[in-house]
Amino acid sequence: MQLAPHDAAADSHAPSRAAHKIIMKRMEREPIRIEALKVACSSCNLRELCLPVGLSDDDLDHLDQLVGSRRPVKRGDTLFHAGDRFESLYAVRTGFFKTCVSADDGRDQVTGFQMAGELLGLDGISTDRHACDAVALEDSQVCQIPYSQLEKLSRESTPLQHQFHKIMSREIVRDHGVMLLLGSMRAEERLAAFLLNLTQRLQARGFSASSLVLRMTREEIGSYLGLKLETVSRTFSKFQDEGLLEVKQRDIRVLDESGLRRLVNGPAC
Amino acid sequence: MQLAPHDAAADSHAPSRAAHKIIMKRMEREPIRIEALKVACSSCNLRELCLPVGLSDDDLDHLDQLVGSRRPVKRGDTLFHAGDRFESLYAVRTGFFKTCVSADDGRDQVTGFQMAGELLGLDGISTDRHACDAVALEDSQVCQIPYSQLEKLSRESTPLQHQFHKIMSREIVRDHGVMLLLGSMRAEERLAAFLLNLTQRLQARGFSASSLVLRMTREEIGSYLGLKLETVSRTFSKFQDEGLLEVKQRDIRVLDESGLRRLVNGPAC
DNA sequence: CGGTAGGTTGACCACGGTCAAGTTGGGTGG
DNA sequence: CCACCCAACTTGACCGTGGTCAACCTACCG
Repeated sequence: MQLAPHDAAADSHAPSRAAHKIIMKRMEREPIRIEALKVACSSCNLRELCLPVGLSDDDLDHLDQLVGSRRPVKRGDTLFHAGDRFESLYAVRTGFFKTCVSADDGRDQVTGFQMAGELLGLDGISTDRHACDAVALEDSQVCQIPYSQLEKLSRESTPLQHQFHKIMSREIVRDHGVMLLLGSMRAEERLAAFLLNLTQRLQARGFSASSLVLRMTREEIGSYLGLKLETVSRTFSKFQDEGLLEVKQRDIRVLDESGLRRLVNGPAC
Repeated sequence: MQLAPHDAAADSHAPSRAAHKIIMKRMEREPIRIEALKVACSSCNLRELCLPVGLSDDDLDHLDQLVGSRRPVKRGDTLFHAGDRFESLYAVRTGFFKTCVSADDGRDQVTGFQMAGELLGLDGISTDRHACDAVALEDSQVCQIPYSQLEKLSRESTPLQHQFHKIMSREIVRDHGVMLLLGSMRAEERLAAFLLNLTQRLQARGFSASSLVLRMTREEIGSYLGLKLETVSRTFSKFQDEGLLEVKQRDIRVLDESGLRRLVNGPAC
């Protein structure tokens, strides 16, 4: 199932930064009452990507009742910090996040980038404390899902339980894919795999498969991919020289998707 | 909580390879009827590490009913392959496993090593197919847990549901730690972190914190750590030269644990 | 219009990969 | 029981990818 390409709520990737800024300015001028931000899961355009997948109308109503109001998170703001008490999961409604863990000595590692319909906070369940930071990379909105209530509801709704388990399992599978990337791919393959993953996810949300705006810095990409920012930058330039991409700072146009794909699936062939 | 150090069932790490062989020979001479292999969760020495954590006696009985008999898996045998239909989770009862994912071009990556009390197969939930191979690194036994029944029971038992979610979440947190390792640590730090993690887990199972037998090859360690086997071997030798370890093939004795710890938490200090 | 964060590019170098030769030790068959 | 075999491991020499350091550029913001 694919979402309508120009749904307003999920459109945050499409407009230029300038347009985006205008929208945000408008929101500041005309503050909306929190209650107005509440959008029912049942009418959410992300319901086919998010927690509600497979739920009956009845269950959906129950889910609606426990999902709190949409909460805005400004670009650069932290949704939760490592060590914070874990109480809720968050579904990204609009915008873009990164999660990162840090070692004792300060080094840190971006563990993922989350876009609309993806869940944040699953790491907190294990110890009742969040194990990573979640930071908004653009002005965003999240739906807060109190965890204890989700557990309760998923005892009553088999499809919800099942979907929730699937989402956790999918995160595990994704992580294993990242390990494969970090453990055995070279710089070019990593960046190609990263771009293909991003475009594929954007496409699933109704956006173009060939043009995207990176919401993260070269350093954040590098951290995620286990590379230094200079290497990321150089590799972008290389891809551009080879005609695979057009790179203008954070605006990327994919010119040769199959070329990227060839890079990932064995540079020997 | 710590398990008794010399419980027979969990003792597979302690005996030398020779002793282990003798035990295995004996098992072959005197085959035990499958039914006899069934060990109730309620009387399992791993119940404080495994799925039963926090369960009431009543819930434990229910869990006992759904957990199938112990199933032996020979060293080198595969418990499940990537692509196999997912039906059950498996709890390692004795022995040692690795899980690995493989890319289209054949490269593969060890994503984890599992010992007694740890769960295998969580990756299968997301797509109803296993996403990795699970291979026994020594003669092992697993408890088979039919997933649909586990879901059912965890709708009826809040503590079971909670514990199951914690286990999945813990796997996610672990994976993020591995990403940190793969993304930002150098060879020595990786190996030191790996050894500390192993000894810590063995210790939680009642074994010595300072001497261990590696059940995996240098190549498997390398795959897990994103290094080549030669680098693993060289780094072991280096640690030995520096007096951190005593290395005799797969027998490792940790001589300076805090030295290892210092390596991991910032080599600068 | 200047300041600053983010991005690009170059020169150099080191960590770890590659290739190759040699060693060790457990398992097998005569 | 010993000899042989092979997989696993070790070590050395060399090399390449990507890290480091530094200078410079670009876009955005106050």
